[in-house]
Amino acid sequence: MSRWEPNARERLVRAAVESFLERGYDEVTVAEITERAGLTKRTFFRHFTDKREVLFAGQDILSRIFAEAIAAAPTSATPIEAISAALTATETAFGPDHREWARKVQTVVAGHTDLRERELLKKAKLRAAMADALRERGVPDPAASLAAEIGGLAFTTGFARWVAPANERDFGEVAREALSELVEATAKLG
Amino acid sequence: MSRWEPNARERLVRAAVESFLERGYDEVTVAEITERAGLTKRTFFRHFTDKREVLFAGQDILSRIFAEAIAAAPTSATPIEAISAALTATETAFGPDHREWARKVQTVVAGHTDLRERELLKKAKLRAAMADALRERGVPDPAASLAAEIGGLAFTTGFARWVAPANERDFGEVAREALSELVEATAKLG
DNA sequence: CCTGTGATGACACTTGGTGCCGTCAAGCTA
DNA sequence: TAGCTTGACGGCACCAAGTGTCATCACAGG
Repeated sequence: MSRWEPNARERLVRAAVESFLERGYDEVTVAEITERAGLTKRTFFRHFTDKREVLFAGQDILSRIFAEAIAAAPTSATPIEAISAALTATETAFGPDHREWARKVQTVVAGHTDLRERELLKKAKLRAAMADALRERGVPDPAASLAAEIGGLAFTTGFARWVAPANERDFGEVAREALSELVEATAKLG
Repeated sequence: MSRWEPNARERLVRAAVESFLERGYDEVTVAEITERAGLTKRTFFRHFTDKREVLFAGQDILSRIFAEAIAAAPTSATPIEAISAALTATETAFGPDHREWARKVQTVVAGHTDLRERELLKKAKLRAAMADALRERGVPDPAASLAAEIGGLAFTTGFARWVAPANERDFGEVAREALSELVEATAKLG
């Protein structure tokens, strides 16, 4: 038998989100989270650099998925088509079974400026990864940055629709929908 | 004669930036900043909610300038034209005499993730203000969000060029230049 | 059986940030 | 002149985030 219960990281995440939902983000101390998870404060900060970071665990792999999907798109694909393919590729991370959990996390994040700030950092990394991947395909600036910005907006909009209370549609579907709406809107700007 | 030296807030900002440049952001404590400014820690947190916030003092009025300039644009102006006018309107806040100071601040901010995170929050507020002002003009979503996103990118690019070491051109000029480059790039995305 | 390794506990410590109260110049009013 | 209020700051105690450091002990490999 193991000296400690397994899945310490996952236990911390669950304990944190449940505590945050019950009593609010800044009413919960790290010590209380770790107590709930049967661990200590020091262990929490071995798994997460921050108190906030516990709510964004695994978010970093999204950048990798996006970058790989953009790189894997056919050479003939336009920047927008490459981004559309990348949005499709993230369906693995946004399966229907994850939606309820995503709603919980989103509820906590939406309620606190500190957390929305961290969310912005994650999205900025996502956009940077997309822009890098596009430049790797030979898309010049500022087109690469612009496409990444539009992709980020499509991602954000799609995610919002995906976690919306009544929604049952897949993430890829609503995200691609948001993307094509944005592409159409580019005609009405000038 | 006054009981205390005037301009406490400004003294704090100057003391902070100079200290950060000399020894790095996280090697400097708030107590050291306030000591340098001849004040106390408590007073620092009366003027700034955060240690980071001291580097972004006055940034919030930018949102107001943008919103007012967009609202003041002629009814016939397209979203992009309204944003171009807003970029021009910020020249007051980005005069040539502020450039050297902006370079110092930018040097500090660029070197620390915590500070770039706060910068992202400020830019997000800017984009939100722009999108709101555009919607107020009757621009529907997602065109308003998209235009705000492009405006934010133009602002960021323009600012980067404005503070670039060799640059001597005005902020409005380089920002409008960045904006028109982005508008041209929209044609190459589809 | 021995030894290294990796994950955790335990504890002290620094620092950001807040609550609360005291102090005193300036300004207003009578 | 006297009295009162207001605003800005000092001082102090306190909490919680985050870090450095060492000890502990199951487990894997030889």
